[in-house]
Amino acid sequence: MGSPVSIRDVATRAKVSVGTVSNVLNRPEVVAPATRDRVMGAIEELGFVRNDAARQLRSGTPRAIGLVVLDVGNPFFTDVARGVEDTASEAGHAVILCNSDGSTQRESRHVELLAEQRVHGVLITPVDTDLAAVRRLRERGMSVVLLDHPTADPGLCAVAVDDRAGGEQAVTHLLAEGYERIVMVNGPSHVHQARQRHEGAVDAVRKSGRDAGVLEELKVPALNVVSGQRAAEQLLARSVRPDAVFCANDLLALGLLQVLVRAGVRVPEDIAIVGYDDIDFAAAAAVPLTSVRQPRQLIGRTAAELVIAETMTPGEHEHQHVLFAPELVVRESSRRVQRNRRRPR
Amino acid sequence: MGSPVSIRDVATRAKVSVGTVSNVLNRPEVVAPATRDRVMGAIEELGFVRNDAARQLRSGTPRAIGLVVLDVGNPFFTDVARGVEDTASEAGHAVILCNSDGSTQRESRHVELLAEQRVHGVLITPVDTDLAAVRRLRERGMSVVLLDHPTADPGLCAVAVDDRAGGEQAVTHLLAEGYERIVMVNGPSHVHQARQRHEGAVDAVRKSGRDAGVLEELKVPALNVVSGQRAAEQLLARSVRPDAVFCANDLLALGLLQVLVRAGVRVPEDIAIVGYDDIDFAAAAAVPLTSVRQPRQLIGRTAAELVIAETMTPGEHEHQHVLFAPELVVRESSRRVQRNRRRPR
DNA sequence: GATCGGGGGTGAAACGATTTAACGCAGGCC
DNA sequence: GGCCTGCGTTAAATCGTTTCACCCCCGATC
Repeated sequence: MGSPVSIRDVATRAKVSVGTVSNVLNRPEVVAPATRDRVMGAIEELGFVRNDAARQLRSGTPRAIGLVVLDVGNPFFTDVARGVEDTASEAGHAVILCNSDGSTQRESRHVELLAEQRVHGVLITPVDTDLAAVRRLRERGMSVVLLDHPTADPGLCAVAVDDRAGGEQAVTHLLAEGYERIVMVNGPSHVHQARQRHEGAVDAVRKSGRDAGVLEELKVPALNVVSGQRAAEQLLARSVRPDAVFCANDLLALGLLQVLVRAGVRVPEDIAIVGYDDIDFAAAAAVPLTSVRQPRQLIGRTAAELVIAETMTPGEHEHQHVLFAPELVVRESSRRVQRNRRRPR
Repeated sequence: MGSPVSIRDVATRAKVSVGTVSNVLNRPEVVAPATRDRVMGAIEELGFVRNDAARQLRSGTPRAIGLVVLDVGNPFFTDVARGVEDTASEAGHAVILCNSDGSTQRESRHVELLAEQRVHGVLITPVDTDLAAVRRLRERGMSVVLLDHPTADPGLCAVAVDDRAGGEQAVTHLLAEGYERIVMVNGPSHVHQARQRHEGAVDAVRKSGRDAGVLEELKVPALNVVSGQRAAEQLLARSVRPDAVFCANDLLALGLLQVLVRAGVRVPEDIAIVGYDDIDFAAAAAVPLTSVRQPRQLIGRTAAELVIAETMTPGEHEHQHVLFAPELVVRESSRRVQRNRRRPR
């Protein structure tokens, strides 16, 4: 039933030694065409499939890489995963997907599993900034690429996007459009992306020469739709509402947008909105959302390439910290439109 | 440094034989507490990690399952994947994620890879209805569970949702709410889900005793947001517009909703909308979307359980075809409301 | 004509775990 | 005392590849 046909069976069938079969598989050029064909024929007839476990055991070179993400449900990570999967599969590698769901416990279980699988390397968005999991991986001798997480550690690669620049772009844009009472709806500050984006926003205000008071930070517990909705309710309850809101990610922005629109607030006439991530749904919102785009798939591809390269040339590999630039995509949710007949400015 | 510490190193360190170390690892109860502690200590000190390749080679039982999906970007599959990952990781299995992206070529490459990895089993949403890839897998002796794909083949497990019932629920609901010019925006008929959902819709009309003319099918090339937007434009151009639209999935519905809302059409007063899948964004839309919910995560969990069970008890396993019932989630986009309801604009 | 060289193969030794038969030993039974 | 039993441990076989040292044969070279 199983696949009980081994390289040895192929060998006897083709009347050659196992070594020759192995050569046909791995270095076809060294074996005479006639025997090569004979072996290939035998492989075909017997339906032989290499056993990767045995291969890996002997050769020591694994053919899989691990990917540990914070939340498979988040379109951001999904797109990153797609990029990883693409290049890995081009290189003939399998991708082992792990979802830490923000839990260090799950994360460490997954890391353990990956270590046992002796994967080529691990791409990980760590749950904690202390990088305990990452350290464990490196102790076990596997190369690690940090995804979307900053580090000063020169001992590992990292691929991220300049969140500070993104925050700055977003707020600079809002200021340029003439908005002057900006609220940034932000995640908890232990999330480094949230911190960075806020710092960028503050930078933008400073560079514009305005008073720091034009920007206010409203913290919410999580970067999801529900938090966005809650934030909107809070803002609606205020006597003085902001004229623009910058959300730390698109999920927040979508939640916010929904509640505002349903409360009769006009976007962007009454309140402008800018999101972050530019997930596909941002463009499909009731009011197409201005957002800061991150090259998600590229992040994944780059990270996969790095980890594959590192294990191809061990020793001489130079760890890199790649930082992509975000790009502001302006859509209707933040365009200054005529309030009455003329542009207020 | 690699992880050059093997079970043998542990053995010498703990002054026992390798067999004993193996016993500590796999059947701790048969070894005397004293030696057990000694061995555990050695493992700890040396930082030993089992080599799964060697394990699998000898024992023949792999610790990974394969998951082949049509599109990692689609929230539907993402949620299924989460379910799979959850139960797999509980059972100590790794999940190898493969994205066929609707291409048979990619699919077969992935299948080949999974075969070489000797995975426990494969959960797959096949690209083609001819199931060539599936056949190849089974020839290689691995168990297969079809995800969201119907089959009469008693030789394999399948987990799906009753699409016909879902289509029927959606349209029955619309009819009950009093809508009488319904358009179903549907995908190409070679997509079996599209076909089934439409059949269900037709059933609903028939059972209600109405004229078949109350339901019209409008086909679009793909089940995505852009197609939904196109469909909306077509409907807007008509002299006689429908009073309700049933979309074959939520992506279509979101695209449609966006264009309608922006054209000043009131939802549901002028046109009601029902989607399918109940992805998280459905509830967060400008007008919360009525949708047919599929137990996505449960699908994943169930499929993973089946494939694990099958390889636990080979031979006596009974292949199952699990069919879940969808559930209509009614939200504002399809509720019959008084026309004079306050609607700020 | 002996030597060299090299293409084409062979065969056995790893790789690192699991598994199993065998073994030593202590105690209990006859 | 001989014998069986059970327990804890050991040593060796095994899984399917890859790799590497070596062999054989034949034509070219000096």
